[in-house]
This record gives sequence, structure tokens and C-alpha cells, in this order.
Amino acid sequence: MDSCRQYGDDDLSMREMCSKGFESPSPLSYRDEVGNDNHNHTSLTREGWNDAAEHLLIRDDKALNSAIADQPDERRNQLNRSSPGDQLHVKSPRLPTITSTAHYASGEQTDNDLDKLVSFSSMQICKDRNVGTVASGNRLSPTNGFIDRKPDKSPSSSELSVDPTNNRLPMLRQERPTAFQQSPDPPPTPRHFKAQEVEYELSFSVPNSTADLDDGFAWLHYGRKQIGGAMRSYFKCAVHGCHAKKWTQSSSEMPGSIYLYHSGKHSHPPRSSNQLDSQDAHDSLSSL
DNA sequence: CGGATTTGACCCGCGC
DNA sequence: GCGCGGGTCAAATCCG
Repeated sequence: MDSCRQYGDDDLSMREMCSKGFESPSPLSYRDEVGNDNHNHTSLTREGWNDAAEHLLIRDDKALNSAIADQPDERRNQLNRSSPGDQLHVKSPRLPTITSTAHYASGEQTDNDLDKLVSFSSMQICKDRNVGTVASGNRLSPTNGFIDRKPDKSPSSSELSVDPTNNRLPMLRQERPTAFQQSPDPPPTPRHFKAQEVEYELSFSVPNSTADLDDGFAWLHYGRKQIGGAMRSYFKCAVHGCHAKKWTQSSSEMPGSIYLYHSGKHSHPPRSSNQLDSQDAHDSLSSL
């Protein structure tokens, strides 16, 4: 897994997690006083990050605990310190994201921790908590996008930003359903996506198209439709037997941005699309 | 040439 | 019951 090499040699957890078969998430770098939303980088304020972290749910705590247990004593203690009682709810299949997030949310993080931590991806909205804040670490290329903060929060000068040296960024989020109720131009949820369950939704700035979107899964583009003034694209997971779907729609409210809806659960772990092995590719095609 | 993308047609659910 | 909106299919086209 070549992408693991971009992490520091001291980041044992990251490397070990990669060696355990988890894909590398989107690396972010931490920096202060970035303070702009010019789409040249992806940013998440400390407050925004906390807001998101507070409302996300750990999906696979068994795997997380297992990974932590394999750490050297010092590192294990460091990770464990952030786990219990910190009200952190992260729902992510990417362990590095979880550990990093947990550490940050615990309030015990240092800037060095943030440098390590910085990856989060495929976080999903926790609907049953009536939260709706979405944080998802889609890997986009070229980088662009930003994370919205809740409107009732004051601005923060500190942000988590995507490392400009790589082409991956996290996303920005959109609240659901309350934000859509407040939005002057919310894209309607597709009928069939209503029937199923919309796992999460988010929006982010993408220069031209969604072609470079890589959230760790291989998608088949099976349809496109003009909805009002926006173009909606439909995707389904390319893996045989997986019923996950998503659709994207351009945002009339925010030109250059798209909304992303996700529906259904993947029946397989994420991986980067270019890692789709030939058997899966064959299975996917033969199943269509 | 094979895989990916586009796009028109068909089908179905929902609202009236 | 009917019409419309929009989700999906699949043939055509594009592209590497």
C-alpha cells in the first residue's frame, strides 16, 4: 500500500493499520491562522472539528481496540486515554481517523498529535442522534473544498487543513435534515433514496466535475439527469453484491460545489478505486 | 478493443 | 385514474 509511505516513520499506528489492511485515509496537516475559504485548501476549524466529532459515531470499535492493543505501551496508553468518556462519536471505517479524532476530541491533543491524526474519511451521519453534521474524508483531486461551520458558532482562527502537497481532501459537510430545512435551495432527496436510507450527505467544492472523487470505493456511473437547473449523477457501488448507491448534484446555492448523497451500506471494506482487483471488476461487470 | 461515459427511453411512485 | 417527475436501464458513443 504505497500511500502509507506519506506518513511519518514515527506514526506507527498509521503504518500498522495500513499493514492490517486498512486503507490510508486522507492525510491533513494542521496549521494555525489559515483563516480563508478561498477553496485553495480544505479547512476545518477547531470548533467545526469538535462539532463534527461530537456527533459522529465509532462504527467499528472492536477493530479500533484491536489496533490500539497492538501498539507499543506508550502509544497504547496515549490512545486509550482519549477513548472512554470523551463523548466522542465517530463513525468511520478508517481506523487512523478514529484514533486521531478521538485524541483530538479528548482535549488532550497536541499539535504533534494533530499532525498525526489528521485523517478522517467515510464518516457517516448518525441519523438516529438527530445530528446531521457530516464529516467525510473523501479523497478528491485536485484538492478543493472546505468544511462548513455551524452558523451559530463564532469563527476560529485555527483550522485543520488539507496538506497542499497532496491531492486529497476531506469534505465539507452539510447538516441534515435541519440544514436542508434552513437552506434556501436544498436539493430534494431522490424518491428511491428516500425509500432506502440516506447514510449521509455532504457538499464540497469541486472545480469541474466529480470525476476525481475517490471515497475508497469503486463506483459505476449509471445515470445522469437534469433536475431543475442542476445536473444529477447517479452511482452505484461497482462491487458485486454491494447495494450502496450515491448521487451527486450541483448546487445552485453554491456554484462550483456539489451535494453528495449516500444510500445503503457497503458490504465490503473500502479501498481505493484504483485498487479494485480484477476479480471484483469482472464480477461487477458480469453482474450488470 | 475493452472499459467508461453519455443519453434517450422506459418504468414506477407519488401527488392531485 | 392520470399525469408528471425522476430513477434506472441499456444501446450508442467516447476514449485510452
